[in-house]
Amino acid sequence: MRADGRRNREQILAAARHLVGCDGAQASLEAIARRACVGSATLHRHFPSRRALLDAVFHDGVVRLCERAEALDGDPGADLETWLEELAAYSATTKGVTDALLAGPDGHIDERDTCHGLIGDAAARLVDRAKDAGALRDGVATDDVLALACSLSTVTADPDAARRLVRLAFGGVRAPHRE
Amino acid sequence: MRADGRRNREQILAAARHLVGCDGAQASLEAIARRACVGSATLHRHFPSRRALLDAVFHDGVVRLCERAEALDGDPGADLETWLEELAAYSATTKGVTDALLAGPDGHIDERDTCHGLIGDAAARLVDRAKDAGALRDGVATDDVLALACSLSTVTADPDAARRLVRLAFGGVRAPHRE
DNA sequence: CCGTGAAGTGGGGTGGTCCTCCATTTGGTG
DNA sequence: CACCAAATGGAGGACCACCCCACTTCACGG
Repeated sequence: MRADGRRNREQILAAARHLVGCDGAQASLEAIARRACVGSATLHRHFPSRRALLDAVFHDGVVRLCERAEALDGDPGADLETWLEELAAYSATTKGVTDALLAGPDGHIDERDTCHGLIGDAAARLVDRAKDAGALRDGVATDDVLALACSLSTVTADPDAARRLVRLAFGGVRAPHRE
Repeated sequence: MRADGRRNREQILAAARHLVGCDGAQASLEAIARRACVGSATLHRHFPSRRALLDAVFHDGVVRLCERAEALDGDPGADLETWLEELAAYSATTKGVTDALLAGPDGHIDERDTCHGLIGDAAARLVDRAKDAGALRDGVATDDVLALACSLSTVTADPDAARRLVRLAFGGVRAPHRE
């Protein structure tokens, strides 16, 4: 890859980080290109779809999140809950990740390395561990807890609120039985 | 209101119902106007914002949902759960309601009569009843359960999956204690 | 040091969107 | 039937995504 190509790619990413931070996932690509001092064609060549750009923008944050998942090794149930809280909080503050996480495959990028894939792998490990420890209700799948955590963050931009809702869903809305 | 005005309004609503059903909440207003055989200005006069149009499109369905809420009078906890399931299932199938439900005030319409307001009132009654019966975990608010049910439906288009997730959140992801 | 070819570029075009103005038509009423 | 306010729709401005293609720039081999 040529030096100028790499430089432009970085400029685009920096601009995208800024504007996606302001406007969320549907920030104007044109505006991102302008801010990066780059023609719109260049943006489209580096990132053939909006999804690809979002994935690149959030890649680092997601990788960090996944590393934290791997570092956890306390009580399996609590670890899963903690991590889901973090995921939800991250999604809530970082306007736009959710779209990258929830988006289906788009043919332009390798699914293996997307935010979706990375998060899925990290979550699967925590869920398996919790399941083996008997900490999860029967029939709960990885996709279920991910769906819960991610969807909650579409509803609020406040990380604390997102954490609260995750705890709520984790413990249950219904009052504990005391028969 | 003049006869042709009312007729056009209905045509726009019919077109919107169809296209929003296909494309979700960000269906093209232009396309809706075309399908209704109406100029785009006419659409904008009848519905000054996308939000107003969505609200009108889903008004009937939401009213029906609210009537069902009022009709319930069995076990307060179960009633709430049932109704939230229905809400989630409705939101999941009817692509786009969620945006109408979650959208903030937009200044163009009276908040009292929006989908958001209607659903909020219906839910408040069920939540209060469940709370009085001690069926809810401490600190659960109406907005919490609404946020749960609505956000879940952004994550799937399958009503059964949405129902399942609501049940999951209601009962809790964590395995019941059996100490 | 420099020529060359390929990698990389960006402006401009196309077709789409939302929304507003305003000259014109149309419905209902006296 | 005449009138006027209500209602209309097309044109137009501002924006957007995406693609094409003539051009520039880099990096490497001689």
